[in-house]
Amino acid sequence: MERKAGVKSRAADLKAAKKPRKRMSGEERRTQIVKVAMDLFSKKGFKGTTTREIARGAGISEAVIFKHFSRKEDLYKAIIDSRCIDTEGESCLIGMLKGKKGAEVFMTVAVHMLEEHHKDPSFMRLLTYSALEQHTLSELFVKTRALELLGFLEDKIKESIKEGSMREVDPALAARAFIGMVIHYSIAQEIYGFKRYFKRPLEEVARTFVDIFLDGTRR
Amino acid sequence: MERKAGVKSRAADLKAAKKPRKRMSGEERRTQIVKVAMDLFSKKGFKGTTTREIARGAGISEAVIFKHFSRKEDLYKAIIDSRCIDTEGESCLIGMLKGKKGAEVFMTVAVHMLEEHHKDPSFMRLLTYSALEQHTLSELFVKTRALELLGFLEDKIKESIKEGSMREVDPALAARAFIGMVIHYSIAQEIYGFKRYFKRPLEEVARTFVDIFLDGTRR
DNA sequence: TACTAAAGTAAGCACTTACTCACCAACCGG
DNA sequence: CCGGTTGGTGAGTAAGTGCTTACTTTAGTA
Repeated sequence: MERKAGVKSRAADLKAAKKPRKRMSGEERRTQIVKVAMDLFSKKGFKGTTTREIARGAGISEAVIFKHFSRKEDLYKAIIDSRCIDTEGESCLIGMLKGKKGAEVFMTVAVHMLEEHHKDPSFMRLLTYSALEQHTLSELFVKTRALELLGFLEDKIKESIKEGSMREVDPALAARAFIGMVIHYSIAQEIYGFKRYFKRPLEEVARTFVDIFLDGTRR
Repeated sequence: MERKAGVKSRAADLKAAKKPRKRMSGEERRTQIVKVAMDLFSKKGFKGTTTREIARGAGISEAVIFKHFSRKEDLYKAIIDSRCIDTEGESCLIGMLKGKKGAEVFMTVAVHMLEEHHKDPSFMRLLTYSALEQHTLSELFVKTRALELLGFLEDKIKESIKEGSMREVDPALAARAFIGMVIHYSIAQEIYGFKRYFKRPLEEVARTFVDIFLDGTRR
C-alpha cells in the first residue's frame, strides 16, 4: 500500500523519524498550551513571547493555539483562571492560618511565601511582568489575593493590639512592613539575582523577619 | 522668490504649519533621545517600546536615532551610563549618611527612598523591567548601588551590635529586612497599583518602618 | 467498515519591527 | 556667497508578528 510513497516520501520519512506523537484531547491540549504560555510569559513577558514559540514549546502548529484561544491576549485570561480562581496559592495559605494565632501566624506566612516563591518563581515573575505591562492579571491578583492576605494580617494585628501584646501601630502599615520584608526578599533573590551574592536557609530568613517584626511591634 | 512654490506647496504648507523646530546639536539630540527612551522603556519595557515611538516622542525620524545609536540595545547602555555612573541616585544617599548614626541613618534612608520612588517611579520601573528581561542594567545596578547600600547598612548594624544597642542579629538579613519593607512599599504602591486602595503620608510610613525595625532589633 | 466531528497542519496574509541608504538643507568659517 | 560639515529626512528592506485559511489526519461510533 505505498501508492502515495512517491509524492509523500519526505513527509513519511519525517513522520517515521518523529517520536509517535500522541494526539491529545481538546481539554488536554488546552491546559498544556496554557502551561507552556505561562512558562514563557514568566520568562520573557507577554510581548516578548511569540505565539510561534508557544506552539513550538507545545509541539504543535500555531493554528492549534488559535483554535483554542481566539487572541493571544486570551491566554493571559486563561492563566488568571488557572491560578487565581482555583484552590491553589494564597487562599490555601489563608486556610492554613485559620486556626493559628500569634507568632505562629506570621511564621507560617513567611515560610510559606518564601518556599513557594523559591520553589517556583515563575508566577511571581509573571505577576511582575503583568503589573509593569498593566495587564488585568496583576490587578485581579491584588484585588483578590493580596488585599485578602493583608486584610487578614491586619485583623490579627488589631487583635494583638486589643489584647495588649502589641503596641499601638497602624495595623495596615505594620502588615505592609511584614509582607514587604518577606516578598522583597523573594523578589530580590529570584528576579534581581541577589541569590548570586547572598543566600540563607529560608527557615532562618523567616525566623529573623518574624522576630524583627514581633519584637518591633511588641508593647 | 517663489520659484518652487508650485512644486513644493504642500511641503511648504506643512513646514509653515509646524512650529519652528530648532535644529539641535549632536550632543543635545543624543541626550534628548536617551531621555525619551528611558521614559518609554520604563512605561512599556524594552521590547514593548518601538524605535518609531521613541522617534515620535523626540519629534524626529527614526533614522536620527540610528545615527546616534547603531542598535536599539545601545540605548539601554546609554541609560546605564546616565543613571549609574553619574553622581545622582543611591551614591548621593550614601554621601548624605556619612555623618549620621543610629536611628537617623535608617530614617534618612527610608524617607529618601520613599520620596525618590514616589516622585519618579520611572527608574524603579525600568530597573524591574531590566531585571525581568535579564538586561545588564539591573545586574550592574545591583552590583554597584544596591550591594553598596546594603553593605553600608550592614556595617551600621554591626556597629550597633558591638556597642550594645542592638541584639545579636544576622546583620545582612536585618539590612535586607529593612530595605525590603521600604522598597516593597514603593513597588507595591507604584507598580502593583496599591496606591488605588491605600495611602499614607510618606513621613509616617518611614517613621513606622524605622520604629518597627529598631524596636525589633533592640537588645 | 463508513462516516463524521474534532485535532492537527502548511502556507501565507496583512501588518509591524529594527535598521539602512540616498539624499536634502541648515549652519558656519573662509 | 561659496562649500563642506553635520543634523535631519522619506522611502525603503528583510525579518518577524499575530492571526487566518484551506486542507489532511485521526479517533470514536453507528
